[in-house]
Amino acid sequence: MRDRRAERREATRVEILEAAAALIREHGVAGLSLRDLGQKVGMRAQSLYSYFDSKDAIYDALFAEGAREFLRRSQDAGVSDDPRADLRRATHVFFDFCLEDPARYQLLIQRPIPGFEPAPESFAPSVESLELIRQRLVAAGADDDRHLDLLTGLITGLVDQQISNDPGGDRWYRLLDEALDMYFDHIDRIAKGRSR
Amino acid sequence: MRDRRAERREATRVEILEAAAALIREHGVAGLSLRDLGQKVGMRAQSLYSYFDSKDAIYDALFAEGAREFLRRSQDAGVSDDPRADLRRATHVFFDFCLEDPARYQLLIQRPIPGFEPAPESFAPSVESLELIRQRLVAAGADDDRHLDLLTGLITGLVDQQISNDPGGDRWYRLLDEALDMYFDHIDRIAKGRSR
DNA sequence: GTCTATATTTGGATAGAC
DNA sequence: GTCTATCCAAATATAGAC
Repeated sequence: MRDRRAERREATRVEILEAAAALIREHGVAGLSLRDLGQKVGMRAQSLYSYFDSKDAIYDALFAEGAREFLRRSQDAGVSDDPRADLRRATHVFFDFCLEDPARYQLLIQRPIPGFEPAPESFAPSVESLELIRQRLVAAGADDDRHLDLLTGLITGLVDQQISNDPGGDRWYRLLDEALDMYFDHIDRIAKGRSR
Repeated sequence: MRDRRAERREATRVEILEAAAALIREHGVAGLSLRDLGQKVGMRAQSLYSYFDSKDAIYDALFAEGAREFLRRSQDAGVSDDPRADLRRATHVFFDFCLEDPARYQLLIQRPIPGFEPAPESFAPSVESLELIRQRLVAAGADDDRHLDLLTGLITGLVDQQISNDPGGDRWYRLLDEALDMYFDHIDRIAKGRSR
């Protein structure tokens, strides 16, 4: 038999998380307050404690949801017989994911909430996503961890500048493909140097 | 005649700003409270209002100080007859400046304080610093604004990853020179393509 | 210029009635 | 599960005495 009570409870949890995400988009990650959140879903702040143990538990649930969503999209990006095209697609997925919700990006990537650390289970999908990138990078001809770090630095730098200095625009977004050309040329040159 | 009273006042202002910087290093930019700050300099929080109009005025003074300090160091880095060496040195100056005080980096570059925007006068040195970089970049053979944006994205990305994911270490710092090699090779290739 | 006193707001969280 | 009532803490800021 269906547990209608549990279904209702889960639906309310989801509703709370969606409202929290909306408030965070509006007021920033650190600007979330339980009072506002309660008001948004039509209950007192105290009643939220029936659904989440604490404010950090809400942040954690949002983090987990975001990390899972990004992993899902990364997996959906798929693998073809052209590793560089795959990698290129993966970076676009990352870029789009970050730009479509800068507040979520802040929570997932920059984590500027004093005292908040995601639980290991919530963090796990992020690790898996990075591992996906690593595998694609190896397939694309770079087996050095330095090159993975260089790539993550390059891409997050463009994302960061885009969000900080041209929100809503594409001043850095449109540099992404050129940056990847630059990056691929570089790892090719390294590989050539080695083989000589 | 010397204005001993004004000197004293200025000395106290400096003392307050130094204490604020120390507290920010300890508790993060958003974690600064006037109570703690007052305690640190031996006065009540309310008395700070004799020196600064508001908390944001303190942030603004810290921002201005940091921006001036970075401009000073950028200018001190000097100009030689080797533009690329100059540019390389300038990026190292930036990297060192950011790493030596990540909280200041947060305040100056990421500005995650809700509601705080630096005054135009405080921001001016930052604009001038970027202009210095632009001139060095032009001298180094890249006259396209896209290339300035690509460079700022690349460098801030490495800084960001270093601070976020390996605080106190050098995992991304040691990629800086390789990243610059990659970047210079790239702008050379573009220039070659143009001249053909 | 610094203090005491206080206003005001806001926040997270708990207890207990219903 | 939701509410009222409440607590407690922390924060920024103002008024006025000294």
